[in-house]
Amino acid sequence: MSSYDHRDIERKWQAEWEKTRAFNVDIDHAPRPFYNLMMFPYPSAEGLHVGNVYAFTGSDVYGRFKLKQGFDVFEPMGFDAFGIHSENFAIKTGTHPAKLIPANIHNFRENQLKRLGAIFDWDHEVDTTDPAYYKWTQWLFIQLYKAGLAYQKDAPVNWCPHCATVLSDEQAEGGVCERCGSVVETRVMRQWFFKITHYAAKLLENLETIDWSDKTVTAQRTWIGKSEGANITFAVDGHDLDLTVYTTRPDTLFGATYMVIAPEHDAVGAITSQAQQAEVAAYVEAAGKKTKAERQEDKDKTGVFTGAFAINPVNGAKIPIWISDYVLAGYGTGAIMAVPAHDTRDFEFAKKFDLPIVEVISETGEASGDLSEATTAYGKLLNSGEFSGVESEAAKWAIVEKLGKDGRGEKAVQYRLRDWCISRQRYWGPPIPMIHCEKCGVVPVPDEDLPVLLPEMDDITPDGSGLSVLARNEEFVNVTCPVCGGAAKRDTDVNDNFLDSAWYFFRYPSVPRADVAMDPAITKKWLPVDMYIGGNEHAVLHLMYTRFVTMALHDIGLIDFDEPFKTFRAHGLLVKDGSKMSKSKGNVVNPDAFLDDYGADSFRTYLMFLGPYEQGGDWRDAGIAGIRRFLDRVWRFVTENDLADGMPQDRETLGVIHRTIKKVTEDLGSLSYNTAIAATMEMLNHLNKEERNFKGEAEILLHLIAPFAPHIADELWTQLGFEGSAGKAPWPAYDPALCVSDRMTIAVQVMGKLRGTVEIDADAAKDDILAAAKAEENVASHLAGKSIVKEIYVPGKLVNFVAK
RNA sequence: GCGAAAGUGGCGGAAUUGGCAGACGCGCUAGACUCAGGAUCUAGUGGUAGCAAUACCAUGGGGGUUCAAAUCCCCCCUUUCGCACCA
Repeated sequence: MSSYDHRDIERKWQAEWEKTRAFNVDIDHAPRPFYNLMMFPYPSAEGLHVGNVYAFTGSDVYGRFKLKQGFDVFEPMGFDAFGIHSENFAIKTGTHPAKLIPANIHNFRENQLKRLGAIFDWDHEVDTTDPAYYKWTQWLFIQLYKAGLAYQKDAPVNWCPHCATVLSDEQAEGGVCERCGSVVETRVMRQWFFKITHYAAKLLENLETIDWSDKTVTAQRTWIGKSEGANITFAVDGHDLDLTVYTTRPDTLFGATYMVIAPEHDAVGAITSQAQQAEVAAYVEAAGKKTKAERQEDKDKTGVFTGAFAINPVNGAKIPIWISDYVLAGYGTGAIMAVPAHDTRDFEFAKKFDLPIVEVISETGEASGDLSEATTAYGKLLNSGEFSGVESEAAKWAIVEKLGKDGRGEKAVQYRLRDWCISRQRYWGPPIPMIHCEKCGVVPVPDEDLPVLLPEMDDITPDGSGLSVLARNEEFVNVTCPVCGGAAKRDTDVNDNFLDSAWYFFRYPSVPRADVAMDPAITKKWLPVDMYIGGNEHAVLHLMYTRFVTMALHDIGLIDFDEPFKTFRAHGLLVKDGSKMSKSKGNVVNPDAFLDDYGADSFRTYLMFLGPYEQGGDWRDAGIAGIRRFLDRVWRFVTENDLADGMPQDRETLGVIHRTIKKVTEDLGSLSYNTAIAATMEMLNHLNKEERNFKGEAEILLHLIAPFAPHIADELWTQLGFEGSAGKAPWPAYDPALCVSDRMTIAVQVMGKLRGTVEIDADAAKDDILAAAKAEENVASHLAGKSIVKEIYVPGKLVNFVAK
């Protein structure tokens, strides 16, 4: 019998599956649709990263499991090929992305993805750079625009000087460009935004009902950042002007000793006194130049007095209005009431500028007199007029209610989430399908003119002017207005790469339909996605955007659901020898080498064996040999074994087999792949100790390994004489009656310490078990000379004697 | 700074309605088969003591609850990951 040659076998079965279209689904007629989605890759020049393989394999194992359970599994694959990353790489190497990307995609698909043994349905491949795809990305933009969810505004935005483009808040977390790591600057620019904040409440509420990984839900909840408080309106002394602040602590209103507005606040010009003008202007200018990171790093509070005073609506107190960049323009009203006694930031500021600090909350309602630091805890009010002595929680809303009578206060809800800045001043993306006409204003490109093709340009290097590369192409820019027919100009920005990927899963099932983005019947049949698996690094980027787009499409009336993914699971991070893989450390695992040397089956199985899939794993090169040995043992079990027909009759072996089926079934359902593989190994170890083996045992073994090691499973399946494919044969059922052993081992403790075990029939009576336990030699010696005070029996598990 | 998760042999990791700690695998040790072994097979492998039976110790550290704690509670330490002036 020949030995296990993974090269021949894998080549053979991949060709066979492709030829017989084994894993292509009938999109229109599949009776039990199951949409199994994984995050599509960016086709880099370096090729598929082992992290991609880890992610895809975990998803594919799940898809294969569902397939064996009788579902029509649709598992598409595609390429997220637009974006700054490709473009920066192209500029660096001097190869145009239009040349580079198709070559990369070809390499990914033909040389790498097709070797993984996944059940990809290539009939539905998506490439975001294909005009046939981005036509619909542009169409989607226009739908959002028509629904009032896309708008332009001048706003302080994140500008990455290295990438020479603006970024969304999500791509500039921590003040650093997500792509290149540069510190981003704040620039005020006119940009397109998507009104994701329109769905803030729904994005948050739905988190309660969707089945997503906890850590992803938590990340989204934090990012949305709901807070409940009140808007309180202060009059400005000597001006016919009000300033509204947002606060979560109206109970501290009597302690407001000054007010702060952001440097970008609209009222800055109007309220600044003559005497303060120069100082204020200088401060505002300096604040504008600071990068986001600088603002955050500067622990020291800075600020200037405007010369104006506000009137506290609750007690008429006149308090100074300051400007400081510790108040953010983009959150709340861009203005705060400062309560230094009960807010740490206000406290710091008050100390620095010697502003008064008034205690209005204490534990008892009596003045504590300790003003050495801010106390943010709730308590009882003091120095608060009619509210003195009232508990914070009650006082909060009582004060707001009182203010409400004068129109000076109302409850308010704020979200941290900001609108999604969608424009990019770059080349490699779908042009924003808008036309600017002097007469007609902003006009969307008519559907029949889509796609707006990305023009071919030799020089695609951004010039940092704040204008996109496309602005240099006059032929592209100049256009006739679709409304009035006059001269007009195209929008020269391209859309954020995250828009391309925010709807790709809608497109997959409807590919290759050219007349619609998504066919209504097909979409109804296949969506929402049943299972989505991907990295948690996209928790607040991609996954938030997809939910927004889905909600928008729902409200536009194109779909009847408002959440894109029924289930989402975040896989863990794959590390190597305990530390993150990175090019600079030179510890990146190259998938190709392991596919060559050990085969896809060993590679897949090993990746899934490293640790709990949702927590990640620690790759070490030596470990894969152990998995290879396991598959070698499977091979020999089937090919070098005189297998008898049928199943064993031995009750113990049947118990092992059925318990293993049960364990693996449950583990695959919960993505506990590492323990599923371990259980299968245990079963094989047991079978190898038996004198005689059976064909039925081999059959079950192949079922259990098939999701992980599909090629060898199909090969041995065929060699055993079974028809068809192990990958598609129905998943084995287990008999619960056989999962229960007819003998049990009871641990016997004396005073909580293990002194022995007894083996006894599973249906033995408690008294018999206790008697047997006492009779056990070592137990008896520990009980000698003592009297038993208490006997504890945990059925099926353990006996504990408490003795004196 | 705030929040969350985690800390178990030489290593990756099992075990969580409290009930035999260390499954499975790597590595290591010994033996078998071999011209050879970085192949394969068999046996062993948490620590200390002992020829052994066995005993004691052991799940980051310290307390506690319990007949019984990796698991529950309190305090501390460490690591990782989020968020980071959001009023």
